[in-house]
Amino acid sequence: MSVQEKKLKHKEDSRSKILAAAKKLFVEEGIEATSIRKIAKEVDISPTTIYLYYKDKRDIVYALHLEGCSLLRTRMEVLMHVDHAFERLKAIGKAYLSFAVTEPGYYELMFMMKEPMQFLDDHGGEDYWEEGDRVFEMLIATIKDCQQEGFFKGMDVQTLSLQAWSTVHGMASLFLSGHLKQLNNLLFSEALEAEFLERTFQLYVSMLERIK
Amino acid sequence: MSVQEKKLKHKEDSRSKILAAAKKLFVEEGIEATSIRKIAKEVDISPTTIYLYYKDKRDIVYALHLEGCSLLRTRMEVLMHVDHAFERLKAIGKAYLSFAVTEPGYYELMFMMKEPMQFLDDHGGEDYWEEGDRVFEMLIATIKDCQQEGFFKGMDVQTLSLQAWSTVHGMASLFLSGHLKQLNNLLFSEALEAEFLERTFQLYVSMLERIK
DNA sequence: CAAATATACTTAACACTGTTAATAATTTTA
DNA sequence: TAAAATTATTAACAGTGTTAAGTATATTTG
Repeated sequence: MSVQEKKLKHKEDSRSKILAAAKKLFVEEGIEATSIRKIAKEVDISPTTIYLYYKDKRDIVYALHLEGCSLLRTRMEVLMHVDHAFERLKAIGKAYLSFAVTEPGYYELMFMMKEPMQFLDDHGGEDYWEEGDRVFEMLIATIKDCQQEGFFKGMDVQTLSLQAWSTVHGMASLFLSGHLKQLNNLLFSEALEAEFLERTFQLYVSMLERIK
Repeated sequence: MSVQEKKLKHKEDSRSKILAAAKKLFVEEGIEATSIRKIAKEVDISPTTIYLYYKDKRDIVYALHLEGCSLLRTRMEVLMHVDHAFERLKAIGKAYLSFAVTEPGYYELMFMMKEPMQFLDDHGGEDYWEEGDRVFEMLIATIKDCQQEGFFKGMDVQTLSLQAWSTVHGMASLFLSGHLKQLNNLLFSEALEAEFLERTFQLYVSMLERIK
């Protein structure tokens, strides 16, 4: 291994150490409570050292968001082998919601915060959200396949994909933001609250089935 | 007017002055960029004076969120006079999305931030989200009426209401958070981006119509 | 091998943030 | 008018993201 390669490796090492510490704090203490100084303390370096590896805090958030995207993507890619397209669509929806519940930190970072998208907007400008796009692409492909199976006849694929994403994202984000818990009209107990996503999703699926 | 009433009035005056300044800054400079000190400067008082009228920053956010709720509610209440239930349901959906677009500051405060719900959680505990509930109640009532008209037969009203809310909230929040703009797969121009909400909403409506 | 250079890191500092305690000014009550 | 209560302020604390300047450490060059 050449010296330059070693340096690069060291740099990547430091970057991932910082990222790992950031993720740990994000999960343990929440996204707001995580500061550059706390991350630095976790890695046992000076706060300013972080700026040698990440441009600013948003850069860290963005990097973490990318990690989340690729995690979600790998979970989805497994499902692409499901034969029946509509079954695959259901599986994707379930996996998406399950991701939101099991990885709330990642989900907030990826889909509920403005920062990563703003970072993309400022940094570069003509860049687009590649990681997000790749996941969305799988949804589009699956819905196209569903049309081959006779579902969603004559409907616009992009619009339908967007609508499906909106629905599950709406469920996930209202759940994670704590809005559902506060609704007296729903007043579900702890147990019911966990079931809500399932019930609402099932209703949506049954609606989709009817428009074969 | 008794002296005590005067005092109360003065207190309410100060509260609303602070709130007005907070709202102005929220709209003009964004939610993150608004600090207690800036609000104080806007009202021309000392920063600490604010703490005589609001417990903390979250209290201000919560108060502002309540203002937004009642604005949305009055917009909705007008629509309650629409005769046909399904037409009313469509009108509610449109009004909701229009609210998100025309009042993004309020929308973020009300439905995308965790703070107001957390404030409700901590403060009191057995309190519930009354203002949100009142708006949601209108949706529930309308969907019930739709069932009278023959729509959504045998479907659970609460689940369906939640699903409808999730859908429009998903659309609105993905739009406002800037996620849609970054999707290469959608690559809509400025003009198309404005149309997206409309198109996706129409598709959802047409889906609902099919399950009469 | 020694000097020069580049790399990695740290300390000190700036301009902010939300918030509290102590203090001053004002107004109301007795 | 004196006492009490209300209203507002200043000073300060502990924290934030971030930058500039300085210091070791390693690497390259003469």
